[in-house]
Amino acid sequence: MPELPEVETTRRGIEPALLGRTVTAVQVRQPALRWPVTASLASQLPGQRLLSVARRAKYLLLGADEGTVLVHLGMSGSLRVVPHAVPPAAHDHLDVVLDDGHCLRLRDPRRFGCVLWLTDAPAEHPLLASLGPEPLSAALTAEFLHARARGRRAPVKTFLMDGRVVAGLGNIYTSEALFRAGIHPLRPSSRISTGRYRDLVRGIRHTLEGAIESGGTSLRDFTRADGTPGYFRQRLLVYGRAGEPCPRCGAPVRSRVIAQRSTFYCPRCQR
DNA sequence: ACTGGCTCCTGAGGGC
DNA sequence: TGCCCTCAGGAGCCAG
Repeated sequence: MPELPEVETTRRGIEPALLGRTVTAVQVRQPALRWPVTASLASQLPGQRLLSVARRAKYLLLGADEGTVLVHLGMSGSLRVVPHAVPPAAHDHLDVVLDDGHCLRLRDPRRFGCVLWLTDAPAEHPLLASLGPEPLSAALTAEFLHARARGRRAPVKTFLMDGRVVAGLGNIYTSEALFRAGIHPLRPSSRISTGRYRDLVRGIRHTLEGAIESGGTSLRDFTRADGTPGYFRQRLLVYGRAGEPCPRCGAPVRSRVIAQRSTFYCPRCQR
């Protein structure tokens, strides 16, 4: 599932193929994504140049002359640049056709993703307006988290996955970051000191940066029709490892569902 | 202001 | 070998 590192890896992969290109057509084969792909995308985007490829949380923002394409990959989405002549496979829902014979192709079997055409300032769009700071930016500090946690009784796991607190920290990397910081996922967020939040901010950064780094190594596959960047399970310390020994102390890693999400942690190392 | 539950969809994986 | 069933999962949305 595309978490923030995978989205950033995607952004870096598609950016060079898109920048400066003019869109010649948008072909929508399946408009029923999380929200319907509106006809305005196919009617307005062609003829415009692509000027930027940015990311906010797990959203990708393709900046064009007179609007922005907002893309979310949901949990099964992927974007690749392929020659437009390559026939679409199952679940290839949409092509943004470019003037060099390639296209940006969206595949999303579960259709939890979205493709929206925005003509106003993206930052003011409801999906983006109330997002918290980027986890890799300087705006995410221990003091910020400590202040936001004030009065909140929810588990820190739930707190971290609230996009209004931190933008785009998904289920997998939340477990990983809490493990690195030695914080139990069920601990109420208001009962964590600024010092421990400092460990957590460090854990978040190390986890995400490491994942982006390893994602970068498979980047060369991005313009190939069959290129599917692997999933980096071998880099995960606790996620998906219930019953396996904790990499730090050897105690069995435990899993449990917190707020409808499977969560992995070491009951000995995390308090 | 928070919090927890529901929802969309389909592939994967377990059981038999 | 193959079929059927269950369920995970991002995150917006809503009710309490």
